[in-house]
Amino acid sequence: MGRTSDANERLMDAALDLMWEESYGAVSIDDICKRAEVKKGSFYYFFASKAELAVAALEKMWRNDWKPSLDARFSSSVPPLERLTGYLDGIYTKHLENFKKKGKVLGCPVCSVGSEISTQEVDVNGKVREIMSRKRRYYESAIRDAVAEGAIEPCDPTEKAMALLCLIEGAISQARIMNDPEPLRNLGTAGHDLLRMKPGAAVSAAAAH
Amino acid sequence: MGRTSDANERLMDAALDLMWEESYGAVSIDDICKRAEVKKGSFYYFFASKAELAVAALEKMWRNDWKPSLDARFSSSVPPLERLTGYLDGIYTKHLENFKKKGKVLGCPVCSVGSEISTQEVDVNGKVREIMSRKRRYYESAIRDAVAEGAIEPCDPTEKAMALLCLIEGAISQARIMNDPEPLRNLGTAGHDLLRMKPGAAVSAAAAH
DNA sequence: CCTCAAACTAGCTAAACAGTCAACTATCAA
DNA sequence: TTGATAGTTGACTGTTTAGCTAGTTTGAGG
Repeated sequence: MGRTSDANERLMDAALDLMWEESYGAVSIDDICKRAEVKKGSFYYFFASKAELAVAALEKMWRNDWKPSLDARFSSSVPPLERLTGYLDGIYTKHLENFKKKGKVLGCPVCSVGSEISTQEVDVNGKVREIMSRKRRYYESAIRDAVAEGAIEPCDPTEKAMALLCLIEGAISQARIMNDPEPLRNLGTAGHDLLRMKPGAAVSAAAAH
Repeated sequence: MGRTSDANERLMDAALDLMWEESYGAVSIDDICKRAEVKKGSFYYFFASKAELAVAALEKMWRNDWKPSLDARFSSSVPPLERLTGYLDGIYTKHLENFKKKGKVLGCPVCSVGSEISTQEVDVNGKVREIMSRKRRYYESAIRDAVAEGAIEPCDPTEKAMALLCLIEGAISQARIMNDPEPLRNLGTAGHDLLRMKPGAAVSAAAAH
């Protein structure tokens, strides 16, 4: 009953795009409405605030983009080390493509926004933490499996996954700051070292120039 | 001749503090003026814009805080590996102290602001890149010395320094997002792995619980 | 103890901004 | 067909913001 609409979807997409291209604080509700071709009255019909929209937009991105992609990359049918190296190389190629296409490295919207608003927007921060820890769990289980297989030196998978997350997000952040995918090129080898892969273990494609 | 003033210094300090506690975008010129106890007219007497103030504030921080601290930590009188492990452990203890004192992990103002404004404020971005690359050069020369000494496996010091920077800044960023110094606790061991220190090489203090 | 340039101030403007609302409209389901 | 309902709209409020300026105060150097 009543009329239907995808204005809320358009608002989430517009918000995510703008916050990614610029930043959370630099984007006004008016900007988002203009991009989504939605009047401000309608915005407030669907969302109570920019923060609430941001939370919804991040969750939508996780559900529609990140989760499917991670499920594929970290499928248990793939050997654990290949999951990790393939993922690391994928980060570089993805950002390199986007850079060639748009001339810009935009980094990771979750981390950029997360770092920006961490002391201010409690709800957005909560969603950011949630997404980061979901992502970390993929790394963790791959590391656990790799240790069990004896492909990498024994370690605490939780701690290793945290360290790997830091390395990855740090590299993506530097790539954004420098507007250059270069810091991502050697993520494969850096991950190799960090994880203490055993000699003879899979080496990432990007590492071989 | 004419009267003297430290209002510009107060403005730089206030701007850096506020941008660190909150973010670049969340802080208005009025906020900065209030904190610095300076009227807005005076602000525009010294600076043309918030961006110009931010550039000056970042450079001041480098000159007064970071450079002296890095010069001490990375003094050539200290063995190269100790420079690095001491530095990594120092990051954790510093943030842990601040956390106990203020209840907050604020991360690295240069990176947070840098990631936030990278696509918008060209001049601020330039200063951020400059400071990051100065910092990286300290890592690089320590790594180069360590390789020369045979304390770590041979590598390209430039690339390694970049990877180390990514790991460090990534960990600091995660600590800010989580408001928890935990991701920094194992920076020592993670750095150890990343740098492929040779067996028997100095192990950081924090790594030993 | 002047002088004058550096530093400061109050108060203004115009734009951008978040947030509200009553009236309107399309659509579904009965 | 129609009534209930979900969605839309533009016009409005008050606030915050950046940026400016004309005039005032201060203090170092002569």
